[in-house]
Amino acid sequence: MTTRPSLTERRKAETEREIARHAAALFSAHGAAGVTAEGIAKAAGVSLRTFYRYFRTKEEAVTPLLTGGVHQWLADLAAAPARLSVTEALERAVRSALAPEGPHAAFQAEALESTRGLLRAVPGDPALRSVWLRVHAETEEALVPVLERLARPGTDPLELRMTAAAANAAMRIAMETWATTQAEPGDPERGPAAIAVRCLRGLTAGLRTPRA
Amino acid sequence: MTTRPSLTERRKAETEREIARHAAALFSAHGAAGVTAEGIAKAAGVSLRTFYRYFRTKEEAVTPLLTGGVHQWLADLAAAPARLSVTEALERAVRSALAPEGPHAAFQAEALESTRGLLRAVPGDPALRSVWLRVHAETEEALVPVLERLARPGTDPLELRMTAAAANAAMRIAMETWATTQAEPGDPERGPAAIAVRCLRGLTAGLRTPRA
DNA sequence: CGCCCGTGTGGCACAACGTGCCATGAAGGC
DNA sequence: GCCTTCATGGCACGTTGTGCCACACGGGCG
Repeated sequence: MTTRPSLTERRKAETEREIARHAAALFSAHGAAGVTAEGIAKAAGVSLRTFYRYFRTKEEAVTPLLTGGVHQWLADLAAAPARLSVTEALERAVRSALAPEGPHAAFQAEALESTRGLLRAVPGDPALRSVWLRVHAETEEALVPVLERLARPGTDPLELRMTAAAANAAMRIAMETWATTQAEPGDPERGPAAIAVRCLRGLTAGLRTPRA
Repeated sequence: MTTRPSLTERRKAETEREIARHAAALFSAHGAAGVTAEGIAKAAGVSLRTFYRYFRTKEEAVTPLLTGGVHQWLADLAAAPARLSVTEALERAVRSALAPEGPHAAFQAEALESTRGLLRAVPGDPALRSVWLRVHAETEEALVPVLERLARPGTDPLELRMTAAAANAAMRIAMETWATTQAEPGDPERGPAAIAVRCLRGLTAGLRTPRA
């Protein structure tokens, strides 16, 4: 029922994925500083000029890999029933978007592993860290209208922004720790969804004042 | 009592401030993309080569302006008495570091206004936004050991990281909204300290589940 | 006081980044 | 089969950031 994409558009989407894949592989192997834009272009089979038509900078080339999981999370959250509380809706969206047996398993199996390899290189690479932070800054802005629907009417806009920032940080830190911990594929407690839920709950627990 | 800095070291610190000042003024006026590194160097009275000895990239030149208030906040938080709860210590540190009549008024009057002008340019400038985010990412890391002292022993490291992220986001969003709202110098409710406290309280309020 | 060593600085050359401009060739509509 | 549209490639150019070397100035020592 979706209008079938034109042949040209399919090729464009294909080359974009191709560039992103090779960029992620090269960055993971040699770091962003050790890879030239021309190197990525050559690996992807396009000219240098074409590379810069798809991505504004060479570091931006990996954003499709980085945004994949987060965009799914945003979509699931936007589709949550309005009767849920904010914290409950956040937990459900996290489970739905990151669970390996969830409805979005297609994305998982394909790109999640290369995303993981990329995230392992993020902490030590200033350029990659910059894109990673930019992606989450945009996610934080996109979260505000989504959370507004779930919050009680008339909520202070500043409170809304803070909730968005906190929820976004939970997603970010969960993915970071998931990427940098051992694999253990059989352990569901080490999966991204479980870690994200722990982050969300640690958020409310850490701010509860123990001694009044 | 502190060993007086050598003559050369004072000059180095002076030129660093000089570069940062001119960089902030030029970036605020023309945006980061509209200013060349050579332009900043010329304005500061140094050669282009020397400029890059002080800052790795041209955008980094404004970090001293951006980190000023945040570093004060970290120091005040590290000096908080251990008997305080986390939320209470955060509020006190925010008031102490950002209050216009606080003990750090020297920094306030001097650099706070140029920092404010810089922050107004941050949202629309990708390059400036990138440094702003990097500064707060480093602050978030630095917050973890500081908060560990205030939290109850044996706290989950993940919960600690989440608390650091939330507190850091409060500081960041408070400074952003303070910079982008009207001046109203006589109104204490619009001051950076008051906004930061609202952010911290909005954080706990937004995560409290209203309907159990 | 005069010498010397360490170091901050400037100039130069260079690889890489990112963009504007134009020519080419293939996709899609008539 | 023709023509418009547009993705691509090649080229030139200003800018970024770095390595290398020469110079000058501050600071210590005989």
